[in-house]
Amino acid sequence: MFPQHFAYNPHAMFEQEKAHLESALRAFLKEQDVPALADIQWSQIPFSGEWGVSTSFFQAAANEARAGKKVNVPQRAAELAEGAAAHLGLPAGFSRVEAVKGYLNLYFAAPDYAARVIAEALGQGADYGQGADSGQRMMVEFSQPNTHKAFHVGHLRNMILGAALANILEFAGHEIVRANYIGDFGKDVLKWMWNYRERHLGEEPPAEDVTRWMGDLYSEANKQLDANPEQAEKEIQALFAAWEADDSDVHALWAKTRQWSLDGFNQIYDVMGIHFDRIYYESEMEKPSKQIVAKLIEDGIAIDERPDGPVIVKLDELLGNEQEHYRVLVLLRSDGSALYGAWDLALALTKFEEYELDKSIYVVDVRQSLHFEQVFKTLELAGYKDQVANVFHLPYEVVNLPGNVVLSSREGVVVLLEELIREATIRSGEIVAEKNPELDADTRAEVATAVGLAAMKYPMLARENTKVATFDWEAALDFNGQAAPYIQYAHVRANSILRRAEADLDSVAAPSHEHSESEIELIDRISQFPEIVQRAATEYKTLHITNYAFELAKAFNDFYANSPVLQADDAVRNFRLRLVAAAKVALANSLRLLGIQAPDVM
RNA sequence: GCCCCCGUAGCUCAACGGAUAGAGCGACGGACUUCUAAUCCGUAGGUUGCAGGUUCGAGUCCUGCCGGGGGCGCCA
Repeated sequence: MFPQHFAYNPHAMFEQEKAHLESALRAFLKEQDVPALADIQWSQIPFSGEWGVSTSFFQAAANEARAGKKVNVPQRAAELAEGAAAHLGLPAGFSRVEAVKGYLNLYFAAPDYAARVIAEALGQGADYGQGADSGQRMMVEFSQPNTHKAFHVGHLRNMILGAALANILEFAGHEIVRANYIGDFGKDVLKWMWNYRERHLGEEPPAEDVTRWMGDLYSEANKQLDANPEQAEKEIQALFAAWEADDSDVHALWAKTRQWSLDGFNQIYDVMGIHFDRIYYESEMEKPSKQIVAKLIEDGIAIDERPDGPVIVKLDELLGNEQEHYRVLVLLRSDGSALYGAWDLALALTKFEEYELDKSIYVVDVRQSLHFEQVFKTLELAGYKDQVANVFHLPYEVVNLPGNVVLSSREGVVVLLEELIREATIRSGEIVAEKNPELDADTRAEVATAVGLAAMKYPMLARENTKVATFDWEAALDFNGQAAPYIQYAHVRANSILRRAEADLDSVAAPSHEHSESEIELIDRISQFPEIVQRAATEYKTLHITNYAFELAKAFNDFYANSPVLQADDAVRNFRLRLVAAAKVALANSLRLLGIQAPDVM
């Protein structure tokens, strides 16, 4: 059995040698009278084909230069690398050492290393790549749909991103609470109810596409309101008053229509394979938020201008900023009703009270950056410093339509999620039927769903959060190239080999052949997975996993084309079968983190 | 007016401050009697928006411009 640290370290073998190497390097530098380095950085060697690690001597040479010695840094670095290579000789566990342009490259003794990476991946299976328990509890809040509105592709990015991020953080070693915060109340909801009472009373939503119907009525409400604003505003105001007065008819209508939306959301979450541990509702925040605001007024943080004005927090003024930055946060309307800034104060604190969180992450689009800065700063001023130190707004850019057209629930300019899911599934179904006509109808349908959803999800995750995404049908339904089906296909191929081989993967034969370039590349990729998981978790970037999964699939497809498995001699065949199984593990695990299924056939 | 983000190949995007800036799509040319060709191999394509600066070293950090997007008192 391998020592415990083996489970978490992609370069376990290197880890064993690292201490020895570093002290040897330090001794060499000291001998050369070069100022000591704070730490020695190790990195990958580009242009692989051989497998190893690398460190450079630019820093050491630069330190010399800073210390007053007259040196040409690149030249001196090359000199030091040469010297270090000579000094080290050939350390145990390595097959070759070279000095190139200031870099010292150490190549692993491949067979040994390969066998250990594969053994680790196979031994850990679904847990391969998992990080050690951090002891930290984090909440990831995402999705935040609004009832009485459409669910469109703009909401998709948030949903997919949040779900994948939660998976990644969990796998990296944190305890995760998946939270949703549903907008089930506010002026928009009243607007919807007003329109429904005027024009649709007694109607029920259709069995399918519930959120489309809800969205259509919302869009209609806005049009009606614009047509006769004065009259409409008055009536909506009256509706609000009735609500405030606990009018039972109004409350009943709200509860019933709200549920229609919630049912619709759940249908979508089911299809997308997304679940939540805790669902918060805006309607629950009204009362607690007012208590907090009262306290803020009492403490002189908020200013109460009612009834002539709202309740506000003049942040820049409180902070003594000469230049405006935080501006003004409005908490209550002049009629005393709470705005979402007030709700967010309550919600932020509720989360910590309920779960004793070490970290509270908000996956919310970038347009609300100032809002969260205001909310968090207000909490800080109110004395909730511990909580504020651990909240984090993860902003991501919006999804637009081609020509920079903004998706708008209000205008009804949307590409509906239900529609996208349906189109993607139909499209992938056609391709499955064409590529693999032997599949029975049930399997074909399953595969079509798995592939269609995957193709939708991948582009949302494979992009810097800070970059605007443009949705167009052609790109969304293009399953070729760097896309999820490519990765799923690699998984299918691996599975196919293993199915035919019916091999006993436990019998470990000593590798007896010179590894091919494609084998090394594949093993290298497999070994990187745990490291990539940690990086993605630390940086909150799903992008690292999507890129990794694609590179891994590419390495596998290259291996597949160049290295026959089933026809190879026994020893090679046995080694390659284990390698294929290890690759399948890494592919399946990385797809799982992304919320993408890994089918066995397609 | 103030603040934030983006600008890399024709298009969509990558690139812990490090070696020759890489993929996919599109274009062109090859590879299926062989584990599923949803694949693989090759060719073409770049003043990383512009100008300075920091650094041994800048697509990456800093400053200023240009272009695009977004936010900024009673929507969420």
